[in-house]
Amino acid sequence: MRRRRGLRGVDQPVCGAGAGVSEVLVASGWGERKDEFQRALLSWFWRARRDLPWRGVGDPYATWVSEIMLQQTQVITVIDYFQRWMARFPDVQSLAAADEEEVLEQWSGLGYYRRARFLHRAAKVVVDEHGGAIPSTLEGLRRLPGVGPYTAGAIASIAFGLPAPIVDGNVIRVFARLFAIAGDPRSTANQKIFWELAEALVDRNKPGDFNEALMELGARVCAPRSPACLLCPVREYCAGFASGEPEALPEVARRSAVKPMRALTVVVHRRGTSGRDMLVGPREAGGLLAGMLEFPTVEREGTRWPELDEVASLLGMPIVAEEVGEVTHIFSHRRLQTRMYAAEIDAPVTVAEERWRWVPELELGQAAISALTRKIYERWKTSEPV
DNA sequence: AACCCGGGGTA
DNA sequence: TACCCAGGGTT
Repeated sequence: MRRRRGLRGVDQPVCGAGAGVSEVLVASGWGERKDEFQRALLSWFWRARRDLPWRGVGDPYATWVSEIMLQQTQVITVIDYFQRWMARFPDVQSLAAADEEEVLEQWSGLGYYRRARFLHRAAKVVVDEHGGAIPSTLEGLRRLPGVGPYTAGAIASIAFGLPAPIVDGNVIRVFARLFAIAGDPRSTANQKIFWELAEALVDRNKPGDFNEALMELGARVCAPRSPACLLCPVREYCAGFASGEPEALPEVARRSAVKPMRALTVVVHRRGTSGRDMLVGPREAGGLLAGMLEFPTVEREGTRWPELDEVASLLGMPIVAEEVGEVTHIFSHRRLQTRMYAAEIDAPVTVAEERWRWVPELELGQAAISALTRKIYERWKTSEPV
């Protein structure tokens, strides 16, 4: 391991496996400074916070929706989705009453579609078993599908004013720097420390604001790279700032650069003369992008594209199609290489498999499709003769 | 407690 | 390409 000058937590970790949070706070000289820290952070937050559409709404449902959308997804991406969602499903009853496909339509493009299904299922639970009232305790929230330790704490503190701790990626980074917490932040021992710190530090009077402030600080000041320490309201408490190398923490493990390849052959069918219909169907349950609508596709692991006649037999009909290009789509854990064909179908046509159906091209943008299918569609469109 | 899962955006 | 993103579920 590379050594870093002056960073206690790295060469001789103050914190790490075995140390409890009280030792951490005492070793950092924090015992009596907690109140000052809270005030400094909160007054910064009240001055500098962003005006986000889910803030200050005073509706636990809105808080819940925003927290689910924000899981592993950046604020800037969520804003528009949140507003459209709240317009279409303004309360838990309307969400519970919706079809899953409508729910996925609203989620289309956000990714991690399992979140939408959990949220939908949980809405039914809230309506059926809680009379439409979102649970107001940590334990009650935790029982809802899709609500883990972070989300339960966020809803409890933000929507219900309970002094619940939260730990997300931002909090991990902020705490790792504030207290010079060395080692893999995901390790069990360090996770325990992060949660205990969050519990110990959360402002009992303004828990929601405090938690949001911690995350806002992580997102806008205590950034992963090039943290803006000179703008930081709590830099005088920060071991990372004192060390001169705040970026050295947290110690993130490098992920493998090798992404498994998957080869897809997709045939974009358009049905013809009266209106323009596109043939789509849901992806198989359980796999990648499960249930999301796609164009007829055959895919497999590796780099060899399935042949066109495999797609033809999948559809149970002969395909006359011309190749129109390739699309590469990269997930964080996988690479998809797509070879694309275009087929014009003269009605009437019978599609053997029931899972395929025609949808008007104009409705495709609103359908429950993934960003991958959206990308394929866009590429297909630009290859069309006008 | 370890492990798996998984979409998208960006520097 | 690497890394990050207001994580959760399963075993």
